[in-house]
Amino acid sequence: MTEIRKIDSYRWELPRTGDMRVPGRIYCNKSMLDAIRKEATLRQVANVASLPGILKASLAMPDVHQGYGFSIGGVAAFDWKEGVISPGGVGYDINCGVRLATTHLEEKDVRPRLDALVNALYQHIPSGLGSKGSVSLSVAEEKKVLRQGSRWAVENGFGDESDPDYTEEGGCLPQADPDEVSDRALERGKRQLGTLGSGNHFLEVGVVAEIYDEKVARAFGLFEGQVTVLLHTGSRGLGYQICDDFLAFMAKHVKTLPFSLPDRQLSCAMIQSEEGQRYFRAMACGANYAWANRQILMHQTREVFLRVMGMGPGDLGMNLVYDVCHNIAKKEEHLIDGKKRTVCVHRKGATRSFPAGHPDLCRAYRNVGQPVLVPGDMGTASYVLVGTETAMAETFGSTCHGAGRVLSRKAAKKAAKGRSIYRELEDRGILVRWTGRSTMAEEMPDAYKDISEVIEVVHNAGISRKVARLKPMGVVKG
DNA sequence: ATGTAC
Repeated sequence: MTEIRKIDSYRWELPRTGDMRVPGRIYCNKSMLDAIRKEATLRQVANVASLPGILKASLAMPDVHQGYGFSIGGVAAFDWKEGVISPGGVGYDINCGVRLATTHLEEKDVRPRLDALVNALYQHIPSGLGSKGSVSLSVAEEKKVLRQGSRWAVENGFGDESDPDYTEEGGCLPQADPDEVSDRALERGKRQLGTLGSGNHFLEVGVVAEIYDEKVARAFGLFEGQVTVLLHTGSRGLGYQICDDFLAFMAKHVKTLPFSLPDRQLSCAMIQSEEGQRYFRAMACGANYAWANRQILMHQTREVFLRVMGMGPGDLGMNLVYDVCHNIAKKEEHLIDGKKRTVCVHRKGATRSFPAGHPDLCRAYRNVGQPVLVPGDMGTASYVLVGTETAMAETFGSTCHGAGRVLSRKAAKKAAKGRSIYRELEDRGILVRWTGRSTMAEEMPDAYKDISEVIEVVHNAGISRKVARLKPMGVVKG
């Protein structure tokens, strides 16, 4: 691989070589770059830069690591008329994302009942591989979920009418067409609404540990010492199946196109083609399912809090701050060389970071900017950031999505041998309940990059700004 | 990430 050019302390350019149509750009510090250099990640950033219709640059966020075709932590925008859309650029977990709710509670209110609270959450929130939820759907009803997203959940009693306002895209991509979703995907989705899943997915009871921006924190409803709920999950087996179906479909289709791919995992279709539109409509179904899933899970979490804390909804005050997706392709308008263009932004392990004034933001945040939710590992911290103009100008309104792994699942298991990760976290005041046999080892804090280092990069580069840090108290894992 | 398979 060619040399990397330093732009400044947090920006690096991978110059255009070979088939690259645009350069690559990596947001990270020097030590992160040294780690990224050793992986296939840079090759993947370069490969994406060779795809037809890509605009400006193939981007990588500081939490970047190797993924299927496209790296995780990557952002790539394609011209809506001349560009491609790729399932690998979205990822298997379509609309994997994060939702944050605040409460009126403070740490001192919850700490004494934390054990009971975490037990009750674990009991009532289905988690783990293949878990089934309490919502059982007919295919006809499931298709309504796929069309309506969050709205279906709210109309069926799961949460408040205003919740979709505090959800990216209002919790629904209107292009969704259930006729593009296979019977097999529909079958898998019937019983998984209101389930957490496994791996890095979690439900976390946390507390606001530090505020960096008082004004924005106030607009988001955050104050120091406040108890919060953070939820990380996606579209479960349904989204996985949609991705799998379309990867196979596109692998065949791409052979008919007049360009060759540097990696077969980048299979794609022209956005304007029937094949491209079919994927977009199916992907939108996966996205809507994930929003309904998080909406239902938040409602179930609220019910558990009410019972365990013995209080009414007004006293608990569990309010949705925001819900962001970090695995998705979106049709958006962006200024490119001073001209407004319609583009298809692929964010795979990257979060939208829209600034104050953006028309897509709900009224409450229009003058502040979009809340950006970035979970760290289960033992350290998560961050609330706010979107910026710099993101809009440089990264198609995008920033990082998490800590990013440093140890593979296998390496993590090896490193955890002979240790009790549960006890180590308990000693730090964090109670964890989990389902999977290897979850604690695979998800231990040492398996991830230091989240604060990732946050420093995006804050200092200006593609999102620090608002608050949350620390975990109780965690339910899959 | 994912009913660790077609």
